[in-house]
Amino acid sequence: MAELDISEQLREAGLRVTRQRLAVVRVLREHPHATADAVAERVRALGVAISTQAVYDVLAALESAGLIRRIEPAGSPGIFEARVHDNHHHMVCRRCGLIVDVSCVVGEAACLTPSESHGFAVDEAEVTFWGLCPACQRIAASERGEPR
Amino acid sequence: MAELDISEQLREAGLRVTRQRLAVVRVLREHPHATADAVAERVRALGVAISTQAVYDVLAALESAGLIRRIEPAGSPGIFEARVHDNHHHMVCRRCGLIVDVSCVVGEAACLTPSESHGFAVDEAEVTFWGLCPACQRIAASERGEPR
DNA sequence: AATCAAACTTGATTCATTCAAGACACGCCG
DNA sequence: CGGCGTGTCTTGAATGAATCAAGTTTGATT
Repeated sequence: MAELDISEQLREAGLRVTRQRLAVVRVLREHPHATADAVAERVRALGVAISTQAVYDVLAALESAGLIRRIEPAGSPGIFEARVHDNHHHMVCRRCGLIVDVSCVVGEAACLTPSESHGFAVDEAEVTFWGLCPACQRIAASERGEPR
Repeated sequence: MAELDISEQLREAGLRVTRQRLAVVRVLREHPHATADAVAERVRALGVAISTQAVYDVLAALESAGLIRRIEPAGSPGIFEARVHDNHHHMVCRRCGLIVDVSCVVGEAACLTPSESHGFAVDEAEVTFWGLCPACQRIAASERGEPR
């Protein structure tokens, strides 16, 4: 059912339905933030053969069809997610790289408006919050105060 | 004078003053958004010999001393800037990669506050505006409507 | 069932960055 | 003011992510 759903979405986007594409979308729905490499591994774990190149091709096709989104926090390889068209943002842990979604920031509309536009036609405002996840906060704390 | 200034800043940060470091800082003050590669070229154009590795070493040292900042818009290599400690944001052209600074977004304080924190200790909110610069808007327009 | 472009495979290549080991030089101390 | 030691730089090789290129397979249309 979810699978039929995916086939339809692919066709509606003018994309052929292939085993590889079905598997990639499936993987991304189950694992909300995956690198190209992680996608490849998980697709293969589902029993679907796929080349590295095809992973990139499929991800690019899905992205330009608007079925997935690519983000790329500084210092990280590209990361793909199936949650799309809701302009959510991300919080990234500086230590372990964990990424979690943030529905939206407080003053949402304001964030789409730079104070000076310099003539740019802005179509997206991307917000990334940097910090430490709960687990890494504990590790950092014990590396400072508690180790005695 | 600007040079003396730089030497002092390096020493205050506990860094030795070398020709390479002086030149890198100088280049970054003159060219506000440069890749490691561009920095290397311009340092050499000043008549200062520097290896690729040293460029990365120097940039990393300056960054952790807080004298420069590294940003990395998705799809772009790392970019370094000397404007620091004023938490400004960036506007990036999707076509040509041009980056311009944006002093701050409208509802500034709000942008440091994700709606759900998930236990994260957030220390920075990074905002990137994506769009088309004036020149690329013109090109895009002529690629659509006007070319007949 | 035949067709053909779209999608995939294999294999090589690029670019940015990092690792490793040794040579050099900044700045301190005598 | 010259030697010393560590921090900095050089050379050379290696990595990881992504892309390019050319040929083969396959989905969907007729």
